[in-house]
Amino acid sequence: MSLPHAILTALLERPSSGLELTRRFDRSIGYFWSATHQQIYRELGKLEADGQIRALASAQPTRGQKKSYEVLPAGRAELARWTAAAQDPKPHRDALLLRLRAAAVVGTEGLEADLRRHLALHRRQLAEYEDIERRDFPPGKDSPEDRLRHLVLRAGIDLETFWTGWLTRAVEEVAAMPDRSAG
Amino acid sequence: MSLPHAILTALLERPSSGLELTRRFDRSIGYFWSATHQQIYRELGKLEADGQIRALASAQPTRGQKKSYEVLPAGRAELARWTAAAQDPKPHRDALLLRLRAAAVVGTEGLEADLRRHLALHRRQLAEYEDIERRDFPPGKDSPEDRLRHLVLRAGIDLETFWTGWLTRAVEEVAAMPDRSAG
DNA sequence: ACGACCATGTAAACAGTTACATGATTTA
DNA sequence: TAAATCATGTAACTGTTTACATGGTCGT
Repeated sequence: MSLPHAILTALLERPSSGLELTRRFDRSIGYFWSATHQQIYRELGKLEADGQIRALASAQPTRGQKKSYEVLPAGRAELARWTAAAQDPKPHRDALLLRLRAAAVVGTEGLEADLRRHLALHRRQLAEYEDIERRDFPPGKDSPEDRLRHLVLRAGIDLETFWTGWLTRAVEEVAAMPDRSAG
Repeated sequence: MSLPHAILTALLERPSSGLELTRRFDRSIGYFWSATHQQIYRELGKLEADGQIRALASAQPTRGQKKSYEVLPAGRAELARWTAAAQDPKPHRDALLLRLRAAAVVGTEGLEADLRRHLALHRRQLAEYEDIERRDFPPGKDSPEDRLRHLVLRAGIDLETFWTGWLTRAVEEVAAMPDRSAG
């Protein structure tokens, strides 16, 4: 139940059309809450019907026309409520860890190549986060809003740092193993 | 599409009934691939219909009777295929990071208490992982299977270590902030 | 006028969650 | 013999993904 709140947050940061939101969910906010354009359009419809957002005056309602939304007071209130509410962490699902555990019983054949590929992806993501940090959070800027957003970015950087380190060790271990296909 | 593979892995580690699998998905394998008993029973039915697993001879098919399953060669082959196949990482969804980003626009009121609660949960999980490490991976044991499973556990330990550290900083920052409810 | 792309949308399939139902076994 | 718990299951719902459809705009 967090997609509407991700959208409300994005719209409060800047009123946007569906496609603009889609673009922002491919970077920025999408780094920790991804969504496709189909999810976004569906949810925008619900939020508008619910009185939490509205289309900006300039927007045409016809198909193929850009339509921008802004958050109404009811939407802001709902987001504040949700942000403050206690929530249990969702259980994890990590296919790569599962595959390593599977490899312990069926063998590691073919695994190393994909571990290397994941390592490269995480390195790239880490580099991108570090670019964003240099660009958006130079030393000195520290309004409360910036401190919070920087904290979120630090989580991303530290997580990618962990994954690159862990995958490096994993590749070494798997490479050093006898290459059987049964356990 | 990983639940069947999680189940195949668990069944290869040890043939089990639905309830036993459910228990193991509450610890062990469930730490990185959670599943409820409804998912498990549904999937066991599919895997059996598909010829990847079968009920052990001793098992009665009546309701309320324990029924254990073992993996057939077709199931092992499918698991090996899946383990070796290239897979893109799934996009992340982390509600807590989203809430911090939301707090940057609607204020941090009420957030600190839940951050502290999450910190406590992660500390507990970290302690549990460390217990498992002491119990199951004493220095010296290092068959290939153990090394892989230990690697998976290390990922869990390092991730929880990251979260406890990050949440500690987050609590400090949020506590130090002026407690407004708009941004 | 045609192709490429922009922008919004529909539909169906798939995965995961929540609520409830049912029979069997154990324990007070 | 009643209540609690074990064990398996059904059904309905919510959320996510994938494939496709439709109209508008821009460049050639």
